[in-house]
Amino acid sequence: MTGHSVILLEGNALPFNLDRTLSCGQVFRWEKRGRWWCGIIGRDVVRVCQENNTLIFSGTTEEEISGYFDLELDLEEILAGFPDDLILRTAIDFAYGLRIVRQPAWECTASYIVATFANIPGIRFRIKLLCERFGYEIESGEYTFPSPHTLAESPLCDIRSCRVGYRDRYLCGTAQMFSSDPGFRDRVAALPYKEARNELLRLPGVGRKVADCILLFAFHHFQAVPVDVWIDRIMKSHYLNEGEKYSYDQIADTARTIFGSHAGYAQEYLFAARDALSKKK
DNA sequence: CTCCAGGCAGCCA
DNA sequence: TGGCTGCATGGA
Repeated sequence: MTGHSVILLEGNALPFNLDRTLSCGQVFRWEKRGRWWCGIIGRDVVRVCQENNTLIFSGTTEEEISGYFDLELDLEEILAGFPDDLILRTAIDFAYGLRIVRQPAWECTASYIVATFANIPGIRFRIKLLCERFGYEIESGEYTFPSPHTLAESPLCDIRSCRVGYRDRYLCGTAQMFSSDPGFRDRVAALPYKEARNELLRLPGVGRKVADCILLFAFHHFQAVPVDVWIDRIMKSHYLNEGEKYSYDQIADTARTIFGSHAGYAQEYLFAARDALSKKK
């Protein structure tokens, strides 16, 4: 065993809650084994655990941990800047310290293409199969996320063998876009929200919701508000007229109007607390 | 067995 | 632009 390193959480790194951050459904590959979270950042097999205001980790550098979990971000200021409404306050209390991690753009894009029209356990299952089938085995049982090139060159039937169903051609098509245009990621990263969104919408399998997930989780455009069935339900029942019809943009715009320029962060807290907030029967 | 899920593309008006 | 529909699949 190589040694472990320690990060003392202080200043902007507070608040931080590792459990809430990794279990809220924004990432699909992390696994909790005992008190350790095990995951892969790039080509590093990383293990992390939190003891109060101490983060203990192995397999990578403090810089990578800090960057991945966005520990420089002044989260306290963002949370304090939200309006004082009961619903959002309930969600923040529930998931206090949840941070939106900096996902690699390609992994995030491919993951959320797989995530459409599926539930989280099913998404994790399929992504695991994809990594085992197309990733590179760094250690025993630990695989990298498949490269765009690998998926772009793979027959659809091989991709489908990972149980992704009709999404096979979306995965392959978007992989071809990333693979054939290495500058795509950096160009999108340099664009403002609307323009970046329009670029992402050109990718097969990427619609409004998936684009907003990529913009929020990979590019940290905090005005992006992904509206899935849960957010749709929560916004209608608590902030709009339940039973009425609203478009995707109406829901997202309502969230931006109420929660402000960091509405995407508010969205993620509402999503994390969806069980308590969505009164489904 | 039935219903549901971090939606999308393709179609039609 | 907006509304409708089919869709692969595993989980609950």
